[in-house]
Amino acid sequence: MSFHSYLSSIITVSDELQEAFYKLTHTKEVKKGQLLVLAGERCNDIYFVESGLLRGYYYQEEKEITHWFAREDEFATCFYSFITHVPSAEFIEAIEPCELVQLPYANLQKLYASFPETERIGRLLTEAYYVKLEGRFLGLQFTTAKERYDDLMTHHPQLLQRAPLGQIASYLGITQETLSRIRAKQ
Amino acid sequence: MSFHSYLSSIITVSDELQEAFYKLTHTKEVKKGQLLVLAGERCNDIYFVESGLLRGYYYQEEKEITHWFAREDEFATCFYSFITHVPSAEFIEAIEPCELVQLPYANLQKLYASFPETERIGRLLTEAYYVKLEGRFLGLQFTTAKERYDDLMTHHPQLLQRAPLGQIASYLGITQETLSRIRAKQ
DNA sequence: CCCTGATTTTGATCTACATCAAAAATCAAG
DNA sequence: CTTGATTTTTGATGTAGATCAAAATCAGGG
Repeated sequence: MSFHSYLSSIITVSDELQEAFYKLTHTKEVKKGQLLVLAGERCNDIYFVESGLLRGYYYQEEKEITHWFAREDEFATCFYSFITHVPSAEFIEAIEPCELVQLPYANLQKLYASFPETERIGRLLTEAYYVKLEGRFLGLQFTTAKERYDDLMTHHPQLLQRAPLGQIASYLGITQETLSRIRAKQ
Repeated sequence: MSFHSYLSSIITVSDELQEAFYKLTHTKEVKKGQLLVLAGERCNDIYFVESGLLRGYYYQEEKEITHWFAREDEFATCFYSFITHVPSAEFIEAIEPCELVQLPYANLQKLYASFPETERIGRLLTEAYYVKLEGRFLGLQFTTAKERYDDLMTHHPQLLQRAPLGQIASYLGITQETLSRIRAKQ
């Protein structure tokens, strides 16, 4: 979906707002495997995924841990770096070729100032990051690996066809072997 | 520490800014055991803890899970509710009698608009919530209960004297029995 | 097609922590 | 103090998922 259609489904996009978006964002295409953000760099942009699949990951004792996935119609950024202007701890990688809309921090602030309805974007972003993180934090404590896997599959059924098992396993907080076994029994 | 001294240690507080804070915040005293925010209510305020100890908790299948503690010189709020204006999923309770400074959401926005340096408050808040949550999320996956306990004790050594074991255990994501055993062996 | 490296599966074993249950210690109020 | 309630400790047992290792499958370039 285009960013514009997505926005229209969320808020009323007046002609002036559409104009402002046109000026304040720009599109970006990335190839499979390309890195959008490197750990150690500041992440000053939000990306809206028009098509494709991104993931955020970091290293934990040599091992790559996938922190999130962002598919079409979702926002992606290094949340903490974006909010605090501190260098990112994570990498953003395109798992698939992507069409993205890039919205710099400063431009988002301009939008907030002129079009209060755009604050919903900030909320969706917070929701995408904080709330999901909280949900996963709880999940880690209170649900089994199988439950977490089933939940992921109901919310994102095609993920298994789009991302390698190891990335999904680390996202779920388990080893690849365990995820493989979970899948084996129906 | 007073909110004012704390702020002075973080940002330069001009006379006008001090004046603005005076108008836009107010102090609040709560007794031990008192609830500041109820689950189901919106949380529209940030609290700065001048003295005392607060905790946020929610229910997970009948069980009370402590989500965070906020001691003196820390900010506290129901982060998600505060940011998104959605009803809170958690309760805030005073574990000790507290002196608080209450800053409503709308007033924080006014401060941001007039005194850009106050945006640091928002960052500290995000840090207090998002980053800590992220750290705990990682901890849950990659460290043992003992390591998490030791880490908490180095950062908050008196907590054990100030909050009951069960609350600390649920904060660490373990049972009270396990925490008791961890403490037993030196 | 075949080969090579990456990804996924299968197997055997080990361990941190949960659960259930009861005893012990601490607290708070008459 | 005494007593009942709450909090903490101790004990016995069970299990989800980790780890290590090897086999099997898959994918894409020559």
